[in-house]
Amino acid sequence: METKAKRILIADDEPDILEIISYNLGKEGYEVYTAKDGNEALERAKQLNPDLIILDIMMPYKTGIEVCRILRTQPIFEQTLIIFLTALNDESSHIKGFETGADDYVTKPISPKILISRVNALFRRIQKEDGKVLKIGNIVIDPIKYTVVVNEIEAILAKKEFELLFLLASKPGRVFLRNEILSQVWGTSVIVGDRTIDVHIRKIRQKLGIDCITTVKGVGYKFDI
Amino acid sequence: METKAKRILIADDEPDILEIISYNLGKEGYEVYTAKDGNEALERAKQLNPDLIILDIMMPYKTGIEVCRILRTQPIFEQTLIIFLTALNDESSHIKGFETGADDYVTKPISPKILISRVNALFRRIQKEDGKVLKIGNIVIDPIKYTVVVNEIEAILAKKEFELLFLLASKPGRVFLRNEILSQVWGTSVIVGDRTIDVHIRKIRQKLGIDCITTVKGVGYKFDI
DNA sequence: TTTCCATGATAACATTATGTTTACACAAAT
DNA sequence: ATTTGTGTAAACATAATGTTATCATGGAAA
Repeated sequence: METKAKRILIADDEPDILEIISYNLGKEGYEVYTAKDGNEALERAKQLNPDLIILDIMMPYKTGIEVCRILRTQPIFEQTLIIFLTALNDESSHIKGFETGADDYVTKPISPKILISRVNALFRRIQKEDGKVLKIGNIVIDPIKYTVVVNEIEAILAKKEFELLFLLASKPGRVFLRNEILSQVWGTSVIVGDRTIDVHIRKIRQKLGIDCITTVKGVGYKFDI
Repeated sequence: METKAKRILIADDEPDILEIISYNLGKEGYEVYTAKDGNEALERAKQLNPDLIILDIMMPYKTGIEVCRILRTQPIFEQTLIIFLTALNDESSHIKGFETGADDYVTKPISPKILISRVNALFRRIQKEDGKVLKIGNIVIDPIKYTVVVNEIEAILAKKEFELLFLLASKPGRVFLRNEILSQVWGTSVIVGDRTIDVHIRKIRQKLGIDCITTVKGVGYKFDI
């Protein structure tokens, strides 16, 4: 369960800024790509499908706000993080930016330290699902130690069982379709029989001893207290 | 489709700022509460369990950063949104803030417009998931959790029942012809008898316990409170 | 009032989805 | 090399759901 390096696309028409930001974010372990205007930003975004896009607002061909608006209409970019770079005191831009669906903005002149903090903070929020211990009711699921504790008693789950439980528990109450479960736990390229999920569910229920997984017939399974 | 008002706690030692922010966020439809120092912020946070906490960094007794750090150690506040208010150009505070787990910060002097934008942006990000929940009167229909809650009591519907109810409830008051219902819920290729819809309607009425589906004789059914 | 018709109600029936068990291949641990 | 644990498949059992047939009911039109 390792985290892949996050991919960041930066679009700005000033080569200096591109270089400074690239350098600093690269040093932080991010995979950094650049674009020098609005059109290129769109192109590269589609190619790369980055985790975060940093857009200067004032760019040739298309402004950052236009780029953002176009991206947000596409489902693939609905969740993509977007940060705007904007001149200080340009309040109307800030507001337009947020309305367009930006996640944050950073004012120029840019301080690398602040930018990095912001970027990290955004990712931290998104990533909360990975890497963090889940506590639901009297169940504690620790994806790092790979343990499940129910009422102070540790249950030992096999890998697939754990992954399945973790998936369900990551969004308690939410129903996961069998397809979703397959693609998240087994991956898209693997083909397994229909009963496989059930069998794992059964084993989890058995090992945990309590009934925390609800069947929604014809739909899927959900984790519930 | 009303969402419950989000609860915001603001902590700052300057009464003027409290008032300005309270007024503006209140106007936006948020439920606003205030605290005038770090200790009070902690107390009120525990009482209120707000959706968002806005913390001034410089406060008597405990700084915003300390408050944030304390809150973040508690599971209940793990997901709570936190915004820091900070003096302009105090870079080190920004950084500490994000490291402590802040979700955003806003620099003083505060522009109400910007603050509101930020607040809205944060909530937008969080809410993306519950966006599809239908709330009509005292009925909550959640297609993600696949639950129907009537007067705080959960009714368990089967798949077809749920889909049928969801269809009707998606446009309360509008009459759906039997044909429409068939094609939306059963699909165009399936052929079922005439009584099938009635039977499902009946089951829904029975399970929900209240009469929220009206028959329009000779036409179809509609969802009504 | 009577007739007609759409729908309500019920139970029997058909169909699926899931639960359960066993067996087996394979990997990991001893 | 042997044992143990894990993941998958197959076969079957069970329970939940969906559908139909049938009859009852109640309101509107004649």
